[in-house]
Amino acid sequence: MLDMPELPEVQTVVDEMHSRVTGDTIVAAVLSRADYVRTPTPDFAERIQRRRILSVSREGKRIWLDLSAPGGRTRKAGSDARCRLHLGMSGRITFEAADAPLAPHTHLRLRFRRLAAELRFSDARRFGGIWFYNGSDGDAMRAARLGADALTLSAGTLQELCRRKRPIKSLLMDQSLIGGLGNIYCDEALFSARLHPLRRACELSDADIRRLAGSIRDVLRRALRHGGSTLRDYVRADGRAGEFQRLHRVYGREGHACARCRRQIERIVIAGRSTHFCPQCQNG
DNA sequence: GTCCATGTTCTTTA
DNA sequence: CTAAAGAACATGGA
Repeated sequence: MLDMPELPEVQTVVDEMHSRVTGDTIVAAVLSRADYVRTPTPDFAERIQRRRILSVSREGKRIWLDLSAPGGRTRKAGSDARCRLHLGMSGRITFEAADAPLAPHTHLRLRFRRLAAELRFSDARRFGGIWFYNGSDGDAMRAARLGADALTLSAGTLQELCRRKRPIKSLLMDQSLIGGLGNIYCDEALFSARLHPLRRACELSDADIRRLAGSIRDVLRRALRHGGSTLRDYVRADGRAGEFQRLHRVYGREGHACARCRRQIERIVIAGRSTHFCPQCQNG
C-alpha cells in the first residue's frame, strides 16, 4: 500500500514528468500488457513512437500527454494525439536507467531521444490504464467528463453541487462532480471543516459550504507541499515517520485520540469506503 | 486461509 | 430523473 494516488500524488507525478520529458521525443516504447491500453489500439507501441511530448497536464486524477504528429516538428492537422494515463490505486510512474532491474507489473516503458532515463509505468492491481486518442477523436476524449477540479473548487461551484441530498462524503468522492478528491483527502477535508461525513449536502449552510471549500483547498495544498506522498513517507521509515501523523488527522486513525479534542476517532462505511471522523468535532 | 486497502465502472434496487 | 448499495476488477500486506 505504497501509493494512494489522489490529486496531490498525481500532481507530483505530473510535475516530474513535465520537467523531464516535455519537448522530448519518444524513440522506443515497450508495452508488456496489451490489455493495459483501454482504447482499441492494437499497435499502441508503434503509434506513440517518434512523437514529441508537447505538454503534460492533470485533470482530476487523470494525466494527459499531448503528443505531436510522428516525426516531430511539422504538425499536420489531425495527426497529433493525446494519451491519458490513470494510476488507479497502485499505479506508479518512475524514471530509471534502462538497465535498472524491472519492477514487477511494469506495463509500459518509454525511451526518449534526449533523456537518459526511461519512463516506467507499473501497476500491480491494474485498476489504472492508458487511453490513446488520435487528434480527431475529440468526442471520445470529452466523454466521461470530469467535474470541477478539486484544487480550484470555488465555494460558489460547491454550493451549486450541494443541491443534492446525498451524504456530503459521497458527493465529494463523485468524480463526475468534483475531480481529484479520493478517500483520504475527503476525510481530512471534512474533519478540517468540522462536518459529519453523513450530513446531507443540501442541508449545509452557506457558512458550512464556504468553510468546506476552504478546507478542501487547504488540505490539498498542504499535501502538495509535502510532495503528495504521505503514506510513502510513513512506510519508508527513514526517520520521517512522523509525517503520516502530521498530515492525517483522521484517516487511518480509528481508535486514536482526536488531535483536537481527544475523543476517539471512529470509522464507518459510506459509499463502500472507510470513512474516518471525530464524533465530537464533526457533530455538525 | 481471511480481511482489508486504494479508484472506477457497471448493475441492481428503490 | 436521483441515488445508494453492492459487485467486479487484481494484488499484496497484515
